[in-house]
Amino acid sequence: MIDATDKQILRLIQRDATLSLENIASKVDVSVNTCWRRVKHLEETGIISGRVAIVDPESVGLGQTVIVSIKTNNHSSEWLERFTEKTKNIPEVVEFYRMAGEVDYLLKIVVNTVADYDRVYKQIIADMEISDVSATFAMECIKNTTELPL
Amino acid sequence: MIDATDKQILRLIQRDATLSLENIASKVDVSVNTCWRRVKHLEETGIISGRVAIVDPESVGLGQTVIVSIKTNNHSSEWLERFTEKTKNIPEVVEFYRMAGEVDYLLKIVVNTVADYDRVYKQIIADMEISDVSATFAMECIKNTTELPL
DNA sequence: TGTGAAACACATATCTA
DNA sequence: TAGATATGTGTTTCACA
Repeated sequence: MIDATDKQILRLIQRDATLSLENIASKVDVSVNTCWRRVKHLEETGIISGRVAIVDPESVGLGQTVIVSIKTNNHSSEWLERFTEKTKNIPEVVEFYRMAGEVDYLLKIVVNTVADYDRVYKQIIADMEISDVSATFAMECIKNTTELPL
Repeated sequence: MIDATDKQILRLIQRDATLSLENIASKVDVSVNTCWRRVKHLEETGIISGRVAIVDPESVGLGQTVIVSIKTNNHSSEWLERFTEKTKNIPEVVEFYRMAGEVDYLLKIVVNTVADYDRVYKQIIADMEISDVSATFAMECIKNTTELPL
């Protein structure tokens, strides 16, 4: 369903989406036309889910990354639905996972200052039964990439 | 240094980088030329750090996200240098932070299976003094975006 | 800052193996 | 069915006013 050539194409454009079709085509050794068809197919099937510009967080005053672990004692589907809907719509929450093990949910939040985090924290816990929230602050971002290991 | 119009432009292209300059220009109400110059400036100054295609992890067999907490008892600069260099070059490690508090480092790893994670784990701990590694597996990804709250 | 023209890249039709 | 060739169209880039 996705062959070696497709993988090569993905590897290239997930690193740099400004590459022209001509350029990609020559690198993966197919015709421009074929390359275009393959890229189009990858887009239509959702394997390529979008093309975006990456903004440097520091430059726009969002240099503070906070990792938040959440435990709940309410495991009803009503609670879950309400919690996930509310939380994923907070723009500062950029990643949000339901976890196995001790912690029920894990969030990654980007803000400018600890005070800004506090505002987001209050938004998250408002009207929700949450048994434990623990935040840890990133001191340094060593790596943060959208490039998948293909 | 970065005004409201720049922010609007960033907001648009960090969501969808396929928008044409004409389209963006009309939305933020400046001329195509001005818009082009602003985008160029944002790129040159590194505020836009790149343009990438986002690949759907599930589609390429990388549906398992693992969050790894690492504690060390060796806080020498030699150790730190060696550890960060080695770890950030592992392609499965897509995020890597130095943290404040209990945990020293936090990694986000994308793999296909738990067995694949084990291989990455072995790579990370090889030849390194690490006092504690604890992995938690994501059951469900509820949100994962590159869009910053601007 | 705006205009316009050249360069470039994209999308598609048509043809071939 | 997949790839190659050819071409009209749209977009970007940049010089100049």
